[in-house]
Amino acid sequence: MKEASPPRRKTGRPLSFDRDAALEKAMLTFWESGYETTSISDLTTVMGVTAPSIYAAFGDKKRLFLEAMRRYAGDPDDLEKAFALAPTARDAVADMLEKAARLFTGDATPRGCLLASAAATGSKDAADVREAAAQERRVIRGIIVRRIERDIQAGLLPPETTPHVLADLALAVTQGMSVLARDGADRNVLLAVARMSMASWPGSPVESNTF
Amino acid sequence: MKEASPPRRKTGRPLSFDRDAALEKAMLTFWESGYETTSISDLTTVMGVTAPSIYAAFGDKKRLFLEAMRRYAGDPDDLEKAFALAPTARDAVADMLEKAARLFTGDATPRGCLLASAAATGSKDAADVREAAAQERRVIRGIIVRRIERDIQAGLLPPETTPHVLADLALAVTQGMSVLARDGADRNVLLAVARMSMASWPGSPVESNTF
DNA sequence: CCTGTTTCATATCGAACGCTATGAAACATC
DNA sequence: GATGTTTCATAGCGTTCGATATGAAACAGG
Repeated sequence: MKEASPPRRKTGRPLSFDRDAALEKAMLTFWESGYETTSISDLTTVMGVTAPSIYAAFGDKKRLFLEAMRRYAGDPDDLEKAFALAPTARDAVADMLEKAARLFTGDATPRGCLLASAAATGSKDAADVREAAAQERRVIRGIIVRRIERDIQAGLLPPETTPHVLADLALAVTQGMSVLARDGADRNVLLAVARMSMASWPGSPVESNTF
Repeated sequence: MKEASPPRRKTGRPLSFDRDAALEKAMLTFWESGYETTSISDLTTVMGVTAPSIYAAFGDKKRLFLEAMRRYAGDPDDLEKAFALAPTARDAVADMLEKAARLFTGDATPRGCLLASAAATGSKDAADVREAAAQERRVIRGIIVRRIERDIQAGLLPPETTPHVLADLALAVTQGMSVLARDGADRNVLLAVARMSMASWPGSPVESNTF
């Protein structure tokens, strides 16, 4: 069983394209144009690979998208670690929002969030794709909630803090920033929105709170 | 020129379907399934009208969607009036967010926001449809900004208040709540998120601000 | 009733969709 | 160099897409 991990090809004609690079191109196209509204023809163009080769390498359009989406979202363990290493839950979320604001307005990538826009709606046939995107969000939400609970336990946040609401707010602001980015809002706008939304956290210095 | 307003038909076979009811059905379908991912075939089914009749009554798919979107968004003047009549900008926005939270989780309508999800992405061919949705958001944003500026002038909000940021945050939370709603979040979750997001406004009673 | 006008149901149109059958081409192994 | 395996490029599968041509049907006015 020790040779199971590397599925090495020993025989046959070698692949003529970089699978990873092709997946990256597909991911960017889904990001820009959405799942159902990106055609196989679009993908063959940007990936530089013919349709039969795409199907041989990735299965079908649905599996290609799911793989592209996982590539976009990254490893949840990395986010979990980043949240664990942050000084506080608040720092972790603030950092997440700032990174999202920058990602959604990057010059080298489509605007907005792939998770938010690529499968926002669609036919019944694509319901499982939307569910997969929802699941990605649930994972992120869980990471945020647990980190907040940890800070409550540690006395860094007041006991009456509601982890779910703060996590859902962070998620809503993130996905909402995606819409703003796609509408053309520039990076500073998103950064300001992200920062402003953190003022909802308990213990925030609301400058004019005494007004 | 006084007979120009009612484009009354005097002759010809009368329409065999209720144009307004058919438009309502189309709106609900676009709301549920999106612009490009709703087919004419889907529309003929839910509207109970054959394709040629749809084209005769609404033009083409794009114009039908735009008309459905305007029906969904409502008259901007109504929102403007509601904002003008509200005691404060804060009350107006809080009310808008609460109404959105309820609308996005209504039992008789699809979940989420038509503006947020029906044209989140798509082909280049539908770029003008996305732009039309963006324009609707810009109008709402303008109404919010002006109402906030009025409160600043009146001394109800501190001079250092940034109207754009608060308006963009309200917009982001609204569109973000749409994603949460489509993911299955129930109404109380959205209401809590809406309320929590208002804590970013200056002068908010952050209960644990002194913690 | 006849004429003019508009909408009706039926039957498609060409194009694009996701996907695949087919046989030649490019490798490792023997 | 012959064989086995895998990928290659070409061509096209059946279906669905948005949109329409066509002629009968249903009304108003004369």
